[in-house]
Amino acid sequence: MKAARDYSPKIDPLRDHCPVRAAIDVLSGRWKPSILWELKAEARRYSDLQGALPGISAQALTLQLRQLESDGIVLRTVYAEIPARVEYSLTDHGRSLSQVMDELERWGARHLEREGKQACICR
Amino acid sequence: MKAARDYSPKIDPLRDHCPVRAAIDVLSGRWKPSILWELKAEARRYSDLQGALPGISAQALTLQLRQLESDGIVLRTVYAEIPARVEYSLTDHGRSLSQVMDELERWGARHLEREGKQACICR
DNA sequence: CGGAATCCTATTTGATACTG
DNA sequence: CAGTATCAAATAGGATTCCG
Repeated sequence: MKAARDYSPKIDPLRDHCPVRAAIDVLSGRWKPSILWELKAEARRYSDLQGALPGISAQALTLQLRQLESDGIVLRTVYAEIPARVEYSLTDHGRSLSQVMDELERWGARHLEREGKQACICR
Repeated sequence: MKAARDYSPKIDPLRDHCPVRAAIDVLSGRWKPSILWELKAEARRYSDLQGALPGISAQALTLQLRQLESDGIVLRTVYAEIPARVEYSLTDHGRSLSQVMDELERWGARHLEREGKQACICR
């Protein structure tokens, strides 16, 4: 596995000081809200996540998980079994995102409604 | 000026139904949080914004404003004067973002702190 | 003043195939 | 099972120049 810093965001002076952008950057990613949703209740295995996210490729899933890991949001636990088992769970820091996610969901639902689109739960 | 739909996000079935992603997509953009910050208190002219956002190019500013406009967040008002004057302000929908921004700012500040980075107000 | 047009680069995302 | 490697495509963002 590559080093965690290989998945850190690139340098950007604005992001390094703006809390709002810092938060958005953590959540920005094709599958990140869905992954966080899946991990909200309990730890999940790699293959669980792949099954729960129709259309995601192995590479995409790995990348998003590594980025979330590098941001301290998810914890990767490898069990020394054969075949290997790897579980992903939320860290305390990751769980602290739930309020933010709730606000985003509320506002986003209103936004979709304005556009005449049907809002449903992230899956 | 081009049509508003030219600045709409591309098709993505997941975004079209996930409120969280919808909200994030509206706020995702190199300068959007800063622009919203600038417009929070009062309407600003194009050149005001350019001056308030060091490093932004004319094209980038135009693009971000058009996207925010197409999302119903900002209102563009052209005054028939010579030379032309254009003001940008928040719509009601845009003002309704403030709670979300506050949550993002709170969480983002904690996140930056964890990383040993100094948080400051978006500018 | 407030942009638009063009060109270019960087980053993100996806598809496919392969492996300890 | 849980990835990695490689390639290709799409998207975002910036630089420069020009215009009504």
